[in-house]
Amino acid sequence: TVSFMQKINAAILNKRKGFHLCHQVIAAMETQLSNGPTCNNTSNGPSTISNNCSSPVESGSIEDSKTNLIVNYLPQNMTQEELKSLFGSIGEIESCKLVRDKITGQSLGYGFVNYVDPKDAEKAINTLNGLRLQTKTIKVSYARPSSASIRDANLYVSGLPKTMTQKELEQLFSQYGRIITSRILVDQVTGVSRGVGFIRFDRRVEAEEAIKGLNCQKPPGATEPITVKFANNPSQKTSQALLSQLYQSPNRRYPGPLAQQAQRFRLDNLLNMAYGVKSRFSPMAIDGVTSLAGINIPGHAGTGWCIFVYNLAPDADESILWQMFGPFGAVTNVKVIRDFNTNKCKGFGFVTMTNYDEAAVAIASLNGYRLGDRVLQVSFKTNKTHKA
DNA sequence: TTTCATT
Repeated sequence: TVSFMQKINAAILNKRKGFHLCHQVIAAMETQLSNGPTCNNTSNGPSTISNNCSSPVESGSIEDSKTNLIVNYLPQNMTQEELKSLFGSIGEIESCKLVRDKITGQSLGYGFVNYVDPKDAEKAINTLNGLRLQTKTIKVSYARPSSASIRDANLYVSGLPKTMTQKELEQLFSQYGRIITSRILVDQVTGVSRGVGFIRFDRRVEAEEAIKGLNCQKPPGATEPITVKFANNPSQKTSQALLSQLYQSPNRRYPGPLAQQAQRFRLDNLLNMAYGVKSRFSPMAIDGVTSLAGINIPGHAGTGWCIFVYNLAPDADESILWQMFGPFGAVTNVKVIRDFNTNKCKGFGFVTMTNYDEAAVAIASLNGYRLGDRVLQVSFKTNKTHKA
């Protein structure tokens, strides 16, 4: 099934649809804020259910780092700085690395965050695992020690009985080693298994043994044998897609009326020269023109769109701002303003978002939102330094 | 029929 956030992002991209899906954003958010981030994926941390009891290697051994985290399922456009900003809101970070394709430089959708204090690492797992950012639900877990032996341990499994559950799939494969992730692909409409799945083992040798033991074998009770092989590497697909894009006719990349595109392009260039604005524009294009005559653009701070959030509770923290605004689009930074002495929130904070469209939807949706017993006021930050 | 991109 299509998630709420996928619908929302589709709405954001399709400007003709306006803001009528905002209530769905709120509905999705209500669930998240009331339940807190939840994500019960098979973990590579100590909580995995898939350990082989007879395995000589205990999970969560003493040499495992208690400060280094792996973060998976990050939005494609999220930068290392944004990753640092998000996880830095929990505690002091020793180092932070977004993994990128060596050739294209594109994010591979995961990264590592190493905290100074193990308690902050634990807190990050508890508060940020399962956080929704744009169309993604991020996964936060302890990183395994870096090693060549854990690479290329991902298996593609096909021909599975349609009735087989993820748990049964794990049971079948767990005899060969420690499972890091498992998934069964389902039909988007019916939700029925497509008979295809993935198993990521802790180590490549375990994956090799599973291929030897299970490829072309019938699972218990099955009528047909399954196929087990190493999965394709997704980064290869990205490179191929990028290469094929180079050969596409340029005008195929820009749907819609040509005149409209050209006009927007000119406006973008003007704004880019004046303010370093890079993103796609729609309603603000008009304001952008007037701003060239010296009129302030509300909320625009050079690196993104700054949003003012008022009426936060004294115990509000950065994570609540990430949870509220993250689903609407690219958030580069959040800040809760605190009293210097008490360290309590002074009732307001700021959120920076990269794209105007996404910021506008977030504001339209969250202004007037009831958080606990308070009604929030959300707007573009205004420049009040020049008041008479 | 290759995922919600695990060094």
